[in-house]
Amino acid sequence: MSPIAPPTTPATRLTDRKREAIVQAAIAEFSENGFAGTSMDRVAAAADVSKRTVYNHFPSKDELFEAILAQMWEHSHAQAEIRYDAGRPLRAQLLAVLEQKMQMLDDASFIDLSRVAMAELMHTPERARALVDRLSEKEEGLPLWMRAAQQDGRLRTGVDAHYAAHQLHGMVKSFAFWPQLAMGQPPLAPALRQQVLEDAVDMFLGFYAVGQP
Amino acid sequence: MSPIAPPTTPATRLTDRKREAIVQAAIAEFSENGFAGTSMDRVAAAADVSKRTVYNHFPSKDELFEAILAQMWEHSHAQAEIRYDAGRPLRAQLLAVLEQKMQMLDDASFIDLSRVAMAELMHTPERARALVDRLSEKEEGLPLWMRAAQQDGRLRTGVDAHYAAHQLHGMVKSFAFWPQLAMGQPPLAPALRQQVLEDAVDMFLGFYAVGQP
DNA sequence: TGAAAAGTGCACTGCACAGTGTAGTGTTGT
DNA sequence: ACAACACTACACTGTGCAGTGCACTTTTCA
Repeated sequence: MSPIAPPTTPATRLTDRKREAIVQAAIAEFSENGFAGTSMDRVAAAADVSKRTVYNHFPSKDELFEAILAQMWEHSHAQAEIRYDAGRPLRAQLLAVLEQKMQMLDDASFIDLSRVAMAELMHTPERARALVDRLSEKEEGLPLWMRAAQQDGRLRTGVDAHYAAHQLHGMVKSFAFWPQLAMGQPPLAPALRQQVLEDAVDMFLGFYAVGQP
Repeated sequence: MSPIAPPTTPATRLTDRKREAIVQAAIAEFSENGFAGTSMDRVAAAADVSKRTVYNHFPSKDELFEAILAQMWEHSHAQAEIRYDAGRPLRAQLLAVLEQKMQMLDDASFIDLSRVAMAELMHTPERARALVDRLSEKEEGLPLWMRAAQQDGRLRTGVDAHYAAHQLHGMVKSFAFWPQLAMGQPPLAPALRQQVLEDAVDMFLGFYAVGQP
C-alpha cells in the first residue's frame, strides 16, 4: 500500500522509528483487510516489531486505528486557499481551484484514508458523521470563491454557493474520486483529467456565469 | 434495516419462511456490521431460527453472503428502458431518464446492496471489478439515448456518449447516491431532488445541445 | 558508564466465532 | 396416521484473536 507519510524527519530515535513502522504497517493492513479483518499480531509482524511494543505505543486496536486516521488526516492538509480575483477570467480561476482539489483527490494516500475510514465508519453512522464534517471543512474554499464572484456580479445570484459548489465538485469527483475509492479504479490519465476539469468548468460557467465569461 | 424484498409470494411453507427470515436478518446484520463483524449466531438469533437451520440452508457464511448479494441484485431489476424519441424535447426526455435512474439510486434497498457489497469488496479489488461491471450494465440506457440524439443531430457529436453520460450521472449521483452510500445521509427531499435533476439536465444541455433545445 | 526507558519473546487468559453431530420435536403431504 | 422432512437445542471442536504479565536484552542519554 502507499506510504502515506515519507517521514518528515528521518526519525533517528528508535522509539520513533518503531512507532512509524507500526503506523505504516497498520495502514497497509487496515486498508487491505479492514478493521475487523486485521489482527494486531499481523500488524506487529508486518512492522517487524514485537506485539508487546505495539501495545506499548497504542493501548488498543481502536486507538491504533484512530491514531492512524488522525495521522493520515494531518498529512492531507498541505493546501493553500485560492482567493477570488476580480481581475482574472472566471474560467482560469475555477480551473486553478479544481486543479488544486484534484491534487488532493488524486492522491493515493487520500484515497486510502477515505477508503479505510469509510469501510469502517460505514457501519457506524454517528462516527461517520463526525469525520464527514471534518472532511467537508476542506470543501469551504470553493463556496467562498463563489460567493465572492456572486457579489462581484459575475455569477448568478439567488443560488446557494454550497449547492453550486457541490454541483461542480460532483462533476469532478464522479470521475476522479468515487470510482477510485469505491471500485479501486486507477487514477485518471492526465489527458482525461484535464478534459474532465475543463468540461466541468465550462458546463458550470455556461449555466451560472453572467454574460460571456 | 430496509426489507429489500417484501416476499413476492407470502411463502406459506415453513422452510421458505425460515429461509426468508434468515436472508432478511443476514441483510440487516451484514449491512450493519459488515461481513467480518457479523456472526452466524447473531444472524440465527435475529432470524429467530436455530443456528443449525441457518447452516442447513446455507453451507457457509460466505455462501450466505453470496446468496444475499444475488438476491438483492435481483430485486433491483425492475427497470424499463427509455428510448430516444425524435419528436419530444430533449429536456423532457432526459428528465424522464434521470427520474427513472433516481428511483433506483434513491431506493433504500439499492443503497444497501451497494453499501454491503462495497464494504466487503473494497478489500478485494478483483471481485469488486466483477460486481462493478454488472452494475455498469445498468448504466447503458443513457449512453444509448445519447447516441441516438447525436445521430439525430440534436446533441454535439465528437463526444463519447459514455463519457457524457457519466458526466450527467455524476451530477445526480454526487447529490443522490454517494453521500447516502458513503456517509449514510438521508435521501433527498423531493423539492431538492427535483432541483438537482433539472439543474443537471439544464447544465448538460447548455453544454451539449445543438441550437436551442 | 550506569540507570532509566524502550523493545523482545513467550506463555497465558479469556473470549468469540465458524462449523458439526446428535437426539429429539414439530410440520407437511399423502 | 404415517413417513419424510425440516427445525431445534445443545454440546462440542478447533481456531484466531485482543490483551496482559514477566523476565530479559538493547538503546538512550545524562
